[in-house]
Amino acid sequence: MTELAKTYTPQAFEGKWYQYWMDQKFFHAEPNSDKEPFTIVIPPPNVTGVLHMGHMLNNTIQDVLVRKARMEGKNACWVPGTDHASIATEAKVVQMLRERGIKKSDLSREDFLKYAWEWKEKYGGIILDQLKKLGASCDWDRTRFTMEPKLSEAVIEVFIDLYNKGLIYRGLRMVNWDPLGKTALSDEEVIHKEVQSKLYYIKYFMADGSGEFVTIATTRPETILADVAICVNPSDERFKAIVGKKVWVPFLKREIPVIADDYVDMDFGTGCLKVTPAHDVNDYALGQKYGLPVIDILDENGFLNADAKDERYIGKDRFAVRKQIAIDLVEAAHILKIEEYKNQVGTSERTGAVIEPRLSLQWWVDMKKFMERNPQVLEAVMSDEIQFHPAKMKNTYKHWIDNIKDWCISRQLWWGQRIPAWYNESGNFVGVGKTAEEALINRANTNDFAKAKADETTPNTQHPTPNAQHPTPNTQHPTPNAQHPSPNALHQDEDVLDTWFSSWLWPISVFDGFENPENEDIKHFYPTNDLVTAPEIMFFWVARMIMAGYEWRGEKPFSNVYYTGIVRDKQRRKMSKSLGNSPDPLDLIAQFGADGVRMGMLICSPAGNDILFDESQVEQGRNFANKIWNAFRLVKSWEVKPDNGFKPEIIISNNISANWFAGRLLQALIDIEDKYKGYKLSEALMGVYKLIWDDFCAWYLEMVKPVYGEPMNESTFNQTIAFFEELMKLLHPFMPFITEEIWQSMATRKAGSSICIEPYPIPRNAQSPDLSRVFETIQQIRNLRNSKGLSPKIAFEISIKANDKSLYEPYNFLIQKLANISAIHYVLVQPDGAILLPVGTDEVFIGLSLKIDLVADREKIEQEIIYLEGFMKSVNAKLSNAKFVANAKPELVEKERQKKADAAQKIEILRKNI
RNA sequence: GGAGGCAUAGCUCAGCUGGUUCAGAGCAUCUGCCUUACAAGCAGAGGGUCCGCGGUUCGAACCCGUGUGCCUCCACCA
Repeated sequence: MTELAKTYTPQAFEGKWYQYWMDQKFFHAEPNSDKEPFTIVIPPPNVTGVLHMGHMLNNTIQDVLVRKARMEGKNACWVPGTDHASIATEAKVVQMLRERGIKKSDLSREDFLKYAWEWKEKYGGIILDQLKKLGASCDWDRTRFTMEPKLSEAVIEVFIDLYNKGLIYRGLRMVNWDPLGKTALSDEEVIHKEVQSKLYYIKYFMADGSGEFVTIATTRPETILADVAICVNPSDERFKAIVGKKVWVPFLKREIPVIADDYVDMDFGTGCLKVTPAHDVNDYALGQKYGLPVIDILDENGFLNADAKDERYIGKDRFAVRKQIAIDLVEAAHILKIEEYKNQVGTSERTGAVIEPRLSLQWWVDMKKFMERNPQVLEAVMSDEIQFHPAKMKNTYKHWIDNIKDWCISRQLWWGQRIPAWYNESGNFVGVGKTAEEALINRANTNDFAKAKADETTPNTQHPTPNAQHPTPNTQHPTPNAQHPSPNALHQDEDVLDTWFSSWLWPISVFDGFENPENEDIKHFYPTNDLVTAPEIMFFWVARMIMAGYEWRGEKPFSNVYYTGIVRDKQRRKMSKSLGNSPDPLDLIAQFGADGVRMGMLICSPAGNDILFDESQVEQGRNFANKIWNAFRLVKSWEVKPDNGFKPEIIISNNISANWFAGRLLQALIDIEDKYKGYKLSEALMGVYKLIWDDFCAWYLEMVKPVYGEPMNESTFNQTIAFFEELMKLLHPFMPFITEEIWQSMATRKAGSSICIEPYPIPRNAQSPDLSRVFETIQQIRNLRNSKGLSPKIAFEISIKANDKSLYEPYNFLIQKLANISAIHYVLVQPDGAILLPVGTDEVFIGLSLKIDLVADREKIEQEIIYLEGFMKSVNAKLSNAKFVANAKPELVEKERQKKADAAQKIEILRKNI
């Protein structure tokens, strides 16, 4: 037998076994199987991403679920892949180009995309290799990319389909504009942050030259150059006189009207609002309502354009102008005062830039209509057809669905799926189609509804507001050209689609469910089983996948959604690159082993709770691996001989120990399965941890361990190996590497075998002896040794006075072995001068004359008596309460009576002891 | 501004439909041990007004109300 290292060295095994698993194709699944499918699609990480702690947690959980399912004999399929992440990736490419001295604006679309693909080929997919280090059992043959040709085709088809169904429209609307990314964003991509800013009180002088003025409070003085009106509340007495009159915009001397509308809050600021339709969502609504002009003074970069009219500011950044104009206003005596003010500003999720509300023509999905077609999207979640873990997430989901808004899906970027809309030479919309030809044909064939929708709107036509939340639905398409142009004269929309417009198809598109809706893969693997993701993308992704599932498959995309928490550091700060508080996952793996890291991440991360990561947890994981390793070393070291060479007592004793452990194993299996069912993975892992460390190592192995130098009998050895094997299988989903290594070396295995595909342990009947009194006796004796400074090496005799001897006598060998007792006597009265240890309502006597701190002992016992007497009192109170006896369940009353009797007996024992 | 959630040991969390599992676990702490598998270990111990205050009930960590403190999500008050 080869010597095993004293400590477990993960580096020696992890690479080897991962390679083996790959070679043997254990992770690959085909639909031609009688096995029940079990599918997970990975939340595709950004193609340019690098593994961070969040990924580690998320993918460890997925791997646990998949590995367990695989061992349960299911056709387990975990589909990996990456997301093209249009904004994030484009931003990175732009930055890379800038470093090389190339400006994006100097490149053609084609050239830029060439660079982007180059970048993707070079850095894309690093993260997938990193996942392998973690042990992720993905079906790598199925790796997909959201921008690969087939998936892009699906996206385009879906766009066309939605357009034909009348669910997509193009509209001039206020959008969230990211001046850094130079693109529109959906509401979900905007993060509101509280910032400290200033509230400027600015004087607007009456245009009649009277010298009178009104004061307006604003946080954005630069937008006064885009003002088109002043608005007050109609019932505000202070301003009644000026409604209908005109004021001058500071500096510009442009005359603008004073209007009145209920929207204005009389109590806020000065009760007087400046109206800037081009740069504020509410102002835009007001502008629409009162037919005000729109003056847009900002360009796509957030710089002031010529429409600002004031030379001092044109061509300058909005924030620079804000500072400058404030100074200029003060100088011109236009400022009454400036106050510190806290308010919320929207920022871009990707670039961090402050969002600018901007009027622009974008493509939208009509979500209200979409939801009307697919009511199951909400119903399925509320009825637990799709289960959320934790369930409290259902509230958040419902709230979003109930207040759903149209989805802005066009992005002014190049990296992504180009919108399949076509325009004629004068820029007028012609139609939608994969090609110009198709767009023309499609236009002719477009169903009546879509055609009507496309035709009904001409610029500047207003429609009644169907919903107060959508002040400006103003759906419009430029009037299509009456005569059909030739395809050559058409040009395609310059914009691409929102990344999430491809991600929402992921569970379907990875199985080519759009290209070929009846193919074997999708029929077998869809709907998928579990989705593991972060709560912050519930709206971006989870909700929309559910929508897509019902719209195109008529079926839910998954049955369970497990929301992970955010990984934070000990101070509860979110782990992030910028804070530098996130350890490099690969370093951690190198240091503690993948198994240790997996265990460290999972041991304290209940679903939906943030996990406070600390390296000590990973250390705990490593220690656990080491513990298992050493248990294995022990078992391996035994010299095994046939049973007939042993005394029968030894065989009998060992059988008792084995039976006891079998019972513990049974109970643990049931408990652990229960935890899995509730997706309480941390608790399931804890169950395995305690079963292995406490029950198996600390108790069972010590029970059967031969004295040093003695051999082990064969049947017990085999039984122990069988237990060990069960434990390894139980642990395998959590710690795949060490379990494989040990499983492979604990017995001779067939070529091509693996614990990965071994059957997951199922509960088996076991008759387990009740050793609770025996264990308590052992613990009491150990405790005594500890407190009295008695070496464990000194053996002594004990006497037991028990109500029921059968709870002790058959197990004498255990007490002797584990507490180092030389002999056990059963007595009816207390031996003279013996020390008493209470064990339940029984008494254990130690016949040693020891130097004992009598006072301290006595105090302790007296305290215990006081406690028990108090306890008796409360039990008595219960029992003498007629209402309790009448109302409580009879077995409960009986229990109370038993408790009373036990307590009385214990008190008696303790009294005697004093 | 709206909605939701949380508060139990030093830390992270269990605690199902109210009753004994005299409120549990892991980690951390403390005390003894280098006992031939493991010091990344062994044996043991201590540690809690279940956030405050009311109420319902025979009985409350659990149900209701209220206060306080934290967190998350949503949101266009200049």
